[in-house]
Amino acid sequence: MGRPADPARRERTLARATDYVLAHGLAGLSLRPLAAALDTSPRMLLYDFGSKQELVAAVLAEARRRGAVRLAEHLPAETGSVQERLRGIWAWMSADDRAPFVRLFFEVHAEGLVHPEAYPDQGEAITDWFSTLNATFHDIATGPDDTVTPTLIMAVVRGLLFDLTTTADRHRTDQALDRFAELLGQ
Amino acid sequence: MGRPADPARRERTLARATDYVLAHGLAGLSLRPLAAALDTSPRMLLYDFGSKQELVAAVLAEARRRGAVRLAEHLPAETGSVQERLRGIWAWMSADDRAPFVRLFFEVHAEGLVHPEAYPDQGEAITDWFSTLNATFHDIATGPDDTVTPTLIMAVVRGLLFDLTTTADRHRTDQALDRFAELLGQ
DNA sequence: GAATATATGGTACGACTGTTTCAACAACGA
DNA sequence: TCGTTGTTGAAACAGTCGTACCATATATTC
Repeated sequence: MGRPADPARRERTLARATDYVLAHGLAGLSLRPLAAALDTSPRMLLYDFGSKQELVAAVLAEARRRGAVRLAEHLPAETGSVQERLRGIWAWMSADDRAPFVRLFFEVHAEGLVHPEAYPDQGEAITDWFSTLNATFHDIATGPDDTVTPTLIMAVVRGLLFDLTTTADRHRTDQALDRFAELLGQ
Repeated sequence: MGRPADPARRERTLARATDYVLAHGLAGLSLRPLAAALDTSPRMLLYDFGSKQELVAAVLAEARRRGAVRLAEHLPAETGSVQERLRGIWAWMSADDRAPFVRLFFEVHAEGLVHPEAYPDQGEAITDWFSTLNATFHDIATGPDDTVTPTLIMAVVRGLLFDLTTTADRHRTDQALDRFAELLGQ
């Protein structure tokens, strides 16, 4: 008996908190401004999530979930030559509307370098790509368990994303990816 | 007249503060713990540097200076095939004793993504490599002003550094660089 | 109505932050 | 010794932080 619980509230808050973090970043995140932007209170944030740490963990999980959904919507459509597939992945990952995800991704990585113990499953963000990329580029992989090809491809993509987010030089980074695509397609 | 100034004190403090930041990172930097570790006081840090922001700027400049010195000591010795030169650069940048620099580098990049206005000259950290790398890899560059080849090479290095600092998988990242070196050397 | 469980608002605590203020001390030239 | 300039300590200021505490409001069953 008693008043029924409202789990939807936590979900709504989580969704809006994820929007907020994607827009404002992780580093300076603070409960009071966050609560104000979400039309709630620090009191309720802690009531729903227990602590700031757990809230951040929930937000990062939600952000990963959203990214995975977008990836699933995109990657299966990839066909054509190695160059076309590679350009497709780059176009998708470097698209302007993915910039908040990319920024959060780099932010979490940097934070994990300083506090490795707080982000124990960060290696998965790297290795999760192996199977997907191996399927997409099976024709140039050395075998079904090839990890080197996906490692190199993602290194190029991440390295160029690093460059692009710093210099905003779209033309030069696009050209560099084309050069790599040529090399990879023999 | 009066007591003579002691500019050496600021230099000593700057050197030790740079050590501290390289060891502990930029994100959680705070004057009181820093001062305690440096056997000085927040009062003196502000006396010497004016504000925390200026202190951080001085520390980052000093860290860049140290990195440039090490680079100058290393790169001129690069000869041999494209593969050998590329492996040399990778070996140098991914060496364990450079990890603090790499970490700080990623940290500053992430911070710059959230507060672009506070790090106005960050693009130079990317473009500064062009002339040096063009000299080192002149035989595969498309011309004296080729920016695409250095962009791709540094993207691979940074992307693999990203991977290596996250997964600590030295073998796989080394192999990926070798694969790239093969592709680049025809 | 009472009882009960969830949901909130308000407030304050203790610990931190960068910075300022005030006072004192130290080393020099005159 | 005195004035002057550089150096330094102690303390306080004004703010923010995550969080805990206490009361109250709300929605439900009995």
